[in-house]
Amino acid sequence: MFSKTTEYSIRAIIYLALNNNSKLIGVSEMASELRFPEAFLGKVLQLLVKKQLVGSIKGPGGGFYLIDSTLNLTILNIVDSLEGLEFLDKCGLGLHSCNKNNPCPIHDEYKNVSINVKKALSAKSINEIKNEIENGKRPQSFHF
Amino acid sequence: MFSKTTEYSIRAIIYLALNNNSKLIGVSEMASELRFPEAFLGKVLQLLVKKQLVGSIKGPGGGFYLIDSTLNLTILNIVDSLEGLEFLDKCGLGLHSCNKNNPCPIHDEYKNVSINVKKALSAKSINEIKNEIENGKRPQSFHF
DNA sequence: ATATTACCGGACATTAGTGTCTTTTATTTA
DNA sequence: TAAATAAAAGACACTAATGTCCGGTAATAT
Ligand code: FES
Ligand code: FES
Repeated sequence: MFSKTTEYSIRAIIYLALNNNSKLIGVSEMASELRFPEAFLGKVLQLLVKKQLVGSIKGPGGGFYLIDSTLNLTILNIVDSLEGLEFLDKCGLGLHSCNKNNPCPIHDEYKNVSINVKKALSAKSINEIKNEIENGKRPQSFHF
Repeated sequence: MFSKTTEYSIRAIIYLALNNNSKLIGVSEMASELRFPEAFLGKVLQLLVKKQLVGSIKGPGGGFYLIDSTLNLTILNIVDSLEGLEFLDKCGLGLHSCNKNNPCPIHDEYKNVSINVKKALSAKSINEIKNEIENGKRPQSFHF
């Protein structure tokens, strides 16, 4: 569904949300916890810093932390920030444009797909996800 | 949603279904009608012949035609034949496996997405799609 | 028979995404 | 101030998908 960059981003942000207790998290720690390739995760985190979703501090004891406002975002917001939401309005069969005046054979049914994706990705904020995990409603180990 | 190979395949099959009146269709005709890169469409059609979804005849006046039984297939069947249906059971956040014992944060809502995709792709057979277009319920021009 | 047509098959080119490596920069600690 | 640490930045490598090209093969038509 998503590119590796977006996928790693979402899961890294959730990881940071779960470990937001004053201490910073380094790339190597995150990479080994999440089983992501370390150097690539480094690049991804750089991007998240540039997008202001995550903060970073250099030097000894440095690392990454979650920007407070990111806790209020949904996964949909994060995807939007990273690769945009155009994919939600694309035709399921790859036509140049998806619109009801020129509907492809699956247009009618496909609308529900887009709507459901949007719903699934915007149902909860990062903070709500964090709480679900901390309250044991969802396993901590979801990141493997 | 799909690879170009699968996308071109589906639309080529529908094109052949609409032009199944005894005369064969050449790659160049299809490519210019559907606005696909000709050489690549050639490769795709080769694959469809190998998968027995389409037939071909060489030489002057030769070209491609739809195998009768393909008319009874749904788009889901075609996708299955080309790239398999594993993508329907993948975790929306890219976890190694999607199952309810280790549900990721969007697992519950994401199930509906898979179900709807499956529904959208299996709602009609190629023959029913052909009829919809021929009866004007759906524009002929959907293939652009 | 021979030339023409059109699909087949294999090799090659291009691109975007993924992933790696090395150097630089900022910060802390000794 | 010097050494150590960790992120930033840029260059490079690998891969799979997409796309192109060309010689080979089968069928037709003259
Ligand atoms: S035109 Fe294809 S999904 Fe709308
Ligand atoms: S575990 Fe992620 S969608 Fe099921």
